[in-house]
Parts: sequence; C-alpha cells; structure tokens
Amino acid sequence: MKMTDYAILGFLARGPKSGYDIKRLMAVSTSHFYEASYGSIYPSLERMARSGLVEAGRPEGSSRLRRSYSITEEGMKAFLGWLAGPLDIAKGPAQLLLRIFFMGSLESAEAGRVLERFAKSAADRRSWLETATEGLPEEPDFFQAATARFGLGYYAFLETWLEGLRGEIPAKAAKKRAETKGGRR
Amino acid sequence: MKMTDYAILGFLARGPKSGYDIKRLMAVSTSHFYEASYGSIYPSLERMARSGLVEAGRPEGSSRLRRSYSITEEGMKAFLGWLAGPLDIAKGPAQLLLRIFFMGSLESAEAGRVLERFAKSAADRRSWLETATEGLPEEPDFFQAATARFGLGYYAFLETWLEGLRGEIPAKAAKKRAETKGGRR
DNA sequence: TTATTCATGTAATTTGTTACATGATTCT
DNA sequence: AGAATCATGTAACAAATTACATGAATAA
Repeated sequence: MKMTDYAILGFLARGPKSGYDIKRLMAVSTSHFYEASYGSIYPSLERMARSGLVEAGRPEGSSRLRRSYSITEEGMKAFLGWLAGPLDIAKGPAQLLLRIFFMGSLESAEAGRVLERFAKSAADRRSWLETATEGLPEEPDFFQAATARFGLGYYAFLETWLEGLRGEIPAKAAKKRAETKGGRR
Repeated sequence: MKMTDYAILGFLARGPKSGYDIKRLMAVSTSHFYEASYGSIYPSLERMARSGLVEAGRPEGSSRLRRSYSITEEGMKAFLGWLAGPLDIAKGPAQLLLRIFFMGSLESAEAGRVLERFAKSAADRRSWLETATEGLPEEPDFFQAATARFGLGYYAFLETWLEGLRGEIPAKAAKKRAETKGGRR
C-alpha cells in the first residue's frame, strides 16, 4: 500500500467515484501538495479491487464507459488505520497534509489526539536536528549553516501550526464517513 | 542534467573528490533535505565525465582503487549557471536548500540577488495560492481548508527566512571556488 | 458533423533505491 | 590472519510520469 492508495481510499470514503473523478478532485483540492496521474490511479483502483478494499460498481444511470468504485468495510478499516497511524514526519509534508486533508473522517476527539502526535513528531524532529548538527567535524560556511537552521525553523513552524489547528477543531467537525456501499452521483 | 548532477558538481567545486567521498559528505551535511545513493552517484560521475563536466584523475598517492574526480571549466560553468538560474519553488524545498547550501560559490553581491529572487518566488507563490483557493466550487471542510492555509503559512515563513538570510550575508562571504583542476587531498 | 470533453487504460521511459558482488586497504 | 571499512560498480526491483491509443458522449 502506497500513499496513492490511501489518497484514493480517502476520496472514496466520502462516496463512490470513478478514476476520472478522483483525478479531477485531486486537481482542485490537493494539487498544491499531492497529485497522482492516471498511470497510477487506474492501476491502484484495480489492485485495490482485487484485494477487496474497493468494489467496482456498474454505472446504472450513467454512461456505459464510466465505472464507479466504492470503498468496502475493509477498505475503510485500512484507510482509518492509516489516517490515525504512525507518521514519519521527516519524509516531507505530503503525507502529513494528505492525512490532515482527510481528517474529517475521524471524530473530533480522535483527530485532536492525532494532531497532537503530529505536533510531537515535529517537536522531536526539531530537537533531533538541533543536537545532530552540533557535533559535526567540519565548520560549515555561512550558507551551509543556514540550511541547517532552516530545518529548525521549519519544524518550529510546523509544530505551531499543528497545535493551532488542534485548538480550533470544531466540536461537531463534520465526521462525514460515507455509506460503505452504493449511493448515486 | 538532474539535481544529483548539480549536487555532485557543487561538492567537486570545492576540490576533487571520489564518489565515496561525496556520499559521505552528503550524509553529514545535506542529508536532512537531500541525499543520493551510490546507484545514482557513480553513474552520474561517469555520465558527466563522458560529457566533459568532470575529469577522472589518477590517484597518485592513494590506493589504486580510489578514483578522484575534479570539476572542469565547463562543469564549473554549468554549476554556476544552475546556482544562479531560475527556480521552481513549488517543486519542494530540496532544490532551494541545495542551491543555498552551495551559494558560497557565488560572490556575496550575486548571492544576495539570487536570494532576493528566491524570496520573490516564495511571495509570488503565496499570493498565487491565495487567489487560487478562493474561487473553488465546493466549500471545503475544516481540515481541507486547513491544508490550503498551510501553504500560505509555509511560503510566508520561507519568504521571511530568505529575506533574513539575505540581510545577514557576510560581506566577505567565503567565495571559495576551487582551482578547476588538481589539488591533493 | 466536427470538435471537445469524458473516460479508461497501457506501453515506454525515467529515475532512483536496495541489495549484492567484488576486491583493496587498514587495523587489531 | 581476520575483521572492519574503504571503494567501486551493477543488476534487480520499484514507482511513477508521459504520451499515446481508444472510443463514447455531448456541445457547437
């Protein structure tokens, strides 16, 4: 399971969609930090259909060509597990943001706990960088030192942002989970 | 030419090195934002040797196995061109930081102008995001809106950081360029 | 009827990582 | 001598992008 798979499950968790739909949705909503091409979306859908995480539905009303996928119980379980699971914050903001993007699928209380863990990760990474860059053999020049300091600033920003977000979660945060199957569009 | 090539040229611009050296240097200095594997370093060196950007030197004093590469005039030109050339800031911080890491190879005045352009890019991207996320069809939920706002905060942070850096460039910033050829280690 | 957009899918290519193979050199 | 590490290189694998092929549905 790769990030694309979870991203797709995340969109399907809000209701059945075609590969084409998913591509378009990504373009207008997540494209600043993550986007997938047809060349990964379609194969991913097929793979997940084979392993039972999604189900291909025949498209009653619409065109014969179009095929709509819905998420299964199992797919929902995998998705929610990923959403609340461990995160390697050093691997870039894409995974972090993707998970936050879909965090409306969790209850407010749980989303809060997850965000708290993320903030902790950022803080940990920050203090790790701090000590890691101390005992280096060579004295870095001005610009090299600057790139080391960038990390500290970035993770500090991240932590602040995450804590701020956690504090603002609306109590009744639209915990929209989709009906696991069916539903026209 | 990919980023790895320029990163390697950047290290060689400070003096001749082996592939092994470059790997070790990356591990201790740039690994927080960029690192390459042997599987890309060695092929890159060979490619650049074929196209005349680097020269494989025979390793007089050291072991027969070890092979040391030095940057050529042409390689230096390509490297400096990349260093001061256009940057797509939306493609993530790795390229930005890598270029700043090597910015000691430029004169202070020029480094200042380059940083100014980078800051401008960050500001432009920020205002682009601002207007881009306005006129969307669907109303995003709380978390989706949050990921959109993240971008604004991030680029604001980046701009501030870059402007701060520009203001602090030491006048006599070690414009260390290597002798184009030779030099023992 | 023609162009555009909807819609799916795949083949070629790119790019890189991981793991392994190989052997030289240095340290104990 | 044996272990560790220096040092180079490549084959297998992984993952994804780009471009293309195909054709249905819709708007002009």
